[in-house]
Amino acid sequence: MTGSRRPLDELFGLLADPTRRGVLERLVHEGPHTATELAAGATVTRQCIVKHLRLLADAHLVVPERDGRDVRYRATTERLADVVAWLLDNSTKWDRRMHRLQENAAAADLRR
Amino acid sequence: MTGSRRPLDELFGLLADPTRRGVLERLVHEGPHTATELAAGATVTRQCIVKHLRLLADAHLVVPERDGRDVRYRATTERLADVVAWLLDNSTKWDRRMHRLQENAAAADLRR
DNA sequence: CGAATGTGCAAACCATTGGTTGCACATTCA
DNA sequence: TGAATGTGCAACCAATGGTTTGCACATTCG
Repeated sequence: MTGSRRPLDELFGLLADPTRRGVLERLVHEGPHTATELAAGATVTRQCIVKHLRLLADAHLVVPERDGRDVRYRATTERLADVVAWLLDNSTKWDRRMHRLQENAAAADLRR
Repeated sequence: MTGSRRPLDELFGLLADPTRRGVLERLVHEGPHTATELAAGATVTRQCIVKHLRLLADAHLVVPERDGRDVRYRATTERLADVVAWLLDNSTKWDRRMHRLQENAAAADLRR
């Protein structure tokens, strides 16, 4: 219907996990970090973090950047636009607040 | 950090499944439907649809309404605002398009 | 009433995945 | 060079979750 929905599966799925969202949040708000740095502040293993980072990287939600012996991950948010698009697309008519968001998003898109 | 994130887990998780998103989309765009009606158009069993509907109902993304012998489900989108909020919150600074959305959302929130 | 249609409940199956541990390989630096 | 620190890979475990099947209960309608 709305075309390929696989990407949305992937994105929503990735964002569903708290650990992963946590990692993303840290990268977004604190800037690039290495896996071990992230693991230090977290309750889970470095390996776990690494796995998540790989998943996020596969989905282009983060991008790994080698720097000498360590790899620093940087957050990218372009992909999130698709998610927002779906949400706005499916929230017209029934909720006033979302409707407002929808209108403003459309407006923003126009003057793009 | 950003407070309770459990609700977000739930919402993102629910939206991650294509069948579930499909159901939601149909309810949103075609209006209320009964489980069997939804199952008719879908590739999956009625029972499966029912389970998904129950999950969606638990999260208040749909609301069941009894009508004689059948139960009609109606989509509600209030909860989706939280999801959008998180997305906007975590997409500033790096992506211009998202930044625009963020500004407009804030504006909408003000004149609320 | 009896047939048809629709909802409700439960067990079972299988794939996915978040998480772990253990170890090998690379790079820095005293 | 050798110790320390960091990344990479693989196997494994436990839990969750999407889906099916089967059947019982409720309601409509001829």
